[in-house]
Amino acid sequence: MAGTGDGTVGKALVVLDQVASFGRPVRFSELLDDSPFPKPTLYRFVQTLTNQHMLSYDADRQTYTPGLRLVRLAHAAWEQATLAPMARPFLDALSREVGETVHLAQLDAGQVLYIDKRNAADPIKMYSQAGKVGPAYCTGVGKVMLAFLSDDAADVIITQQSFHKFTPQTLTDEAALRRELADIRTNGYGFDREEHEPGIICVAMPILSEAGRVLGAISVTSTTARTNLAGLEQLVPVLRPAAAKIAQAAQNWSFPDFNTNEEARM
Amino acid sequence: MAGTGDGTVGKALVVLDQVASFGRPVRFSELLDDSPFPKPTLYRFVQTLTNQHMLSYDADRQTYTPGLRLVRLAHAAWEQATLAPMARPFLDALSREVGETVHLAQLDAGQVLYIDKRNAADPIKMYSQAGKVGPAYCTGVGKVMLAFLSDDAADVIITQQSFHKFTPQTLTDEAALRRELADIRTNGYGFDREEHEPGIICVAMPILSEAGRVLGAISVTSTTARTNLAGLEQLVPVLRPAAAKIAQAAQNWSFPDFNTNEEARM
DNA sequence: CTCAAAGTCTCAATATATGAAACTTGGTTT
DNA sequence: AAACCAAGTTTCATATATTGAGACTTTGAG
Repeated sequence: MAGTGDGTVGKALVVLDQVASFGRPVRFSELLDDSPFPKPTLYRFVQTLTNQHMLSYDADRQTYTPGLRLVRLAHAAWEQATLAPMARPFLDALSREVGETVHLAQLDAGQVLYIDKRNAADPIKMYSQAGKVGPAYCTGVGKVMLAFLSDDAADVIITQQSFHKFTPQTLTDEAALRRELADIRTNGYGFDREEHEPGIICVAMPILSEAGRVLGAISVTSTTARTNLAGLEQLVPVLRPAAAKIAQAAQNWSFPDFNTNEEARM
Repeated sequence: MAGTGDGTVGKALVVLDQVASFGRPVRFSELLDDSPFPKPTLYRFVQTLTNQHMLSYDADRQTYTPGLRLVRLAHAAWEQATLAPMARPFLDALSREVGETVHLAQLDAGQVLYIDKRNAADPIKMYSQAGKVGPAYCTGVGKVMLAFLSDDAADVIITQQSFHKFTPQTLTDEAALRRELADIRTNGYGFDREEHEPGIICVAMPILSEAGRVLGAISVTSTTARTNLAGLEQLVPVLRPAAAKIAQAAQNWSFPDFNTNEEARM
């Protein structure tokens, strides 16, 4: 329950999230229909956020979208609080070497947050970009990060998962996921076996600090038309040192040790 | 003005901006030294923002950076509230055709906000450059957008400019800028004559709606080592239709489906 | 023209934010 | 070790901003 409970600011951010989650310009009344706040309260929040450029308002259509100030702020976040700046040269090299789509991801609030990406020369028709979020339980990078978290940190996140069945291969219960995570811990890497999108497979490698803490993950993605799991597994000797180098770069830059802390405070 | 005055939410956002502006992990006391807020107030803001993942806190170093939630939210903003999604194919084509660095920018709060970019070498790099802000009075895209704003909108922004002299060519007073803007209005496009960075020149074209409203701008950037202003001017016949097509795509972005009741379908 | 829906404003009650001061913690000096 | 200092954290009475029922205004449909 990260949303409410943090006073006025927390409530305003609930509204921001709500607008962002629509994925399209949204009217005031649409927000109101599904808002925990009464009309005038929601109205003032939306006004304040618009004043502050956290939302932008299209007067012609009377619709709201997330605002440009977020793009400005996110640039700072991306450069200061993610692995992207230090991972960049290694992602470039990895992309060149394997010639497939490469992802860099981190965990945020129990979800996979894609931080950076390199497209294959022949790009897969697949929707992912920096800033995009995905489920942790059915993506390669997600499972690999979960597998190497501390037990209690993993527990918190696992219970948050929806276990929605995206494809016939999606793991749809906690027990199956935990078995998979144990396998990943044994191997040191993991796969996405068309669990999120049909025809899309990947091999993923965690980025671990010296102390063994999960910093993020990288993955190489392809299609069943182009290769198979065995083919991807052959890339492990390329992925492993790339992940190690990113971890080392993070260490040298004194990357903040990630607080996958106990959100279950109060 | 825009900062404070919007209640608790506005004040919290001042703190967020402050952290982002540091450009590096920052300690509580550093924030306090330059904060309008007394210690406990600032402390609570920082706590709240951290709870909300708008800031992230490194417990070891006791430092704050902008949080990952911003990256998530900015993705939504980038896709819904900027020209980037509809400009993408045209930027790709432009980049291929001219073989130089291409920028897409919009105005935000009197500043140039870079929305997307194409390098000659590797294509899509999301927030590496997107999200960066620049001055309006001494960049090609900035001047071109100012030139086609309504008089009073331009006035507001012009008075906000710092007129800092980045290079010997920088326009350092309002009168010189206004003369330049008049020229740009006449020509329909503008240049950056090493006004922001020595050796860097560009040609920029506004993206105007049918009604003549400024939506954004595109530019092609190069160096004095590689070409000159006359060389860049030859690209105008390529830039103009690109800007026009982006404007048209933006126009078509109207969702004609929304106003009709969806209940009627079921 | 009439009516309903959407959007905006008002104001007293109330919850919330505020910040001076006191306290705790961690590290440095004597 | 003890004393000191700076950074960070907590408390609590007070002031202030938030809240939301309701009323008002605008918009657009029929």
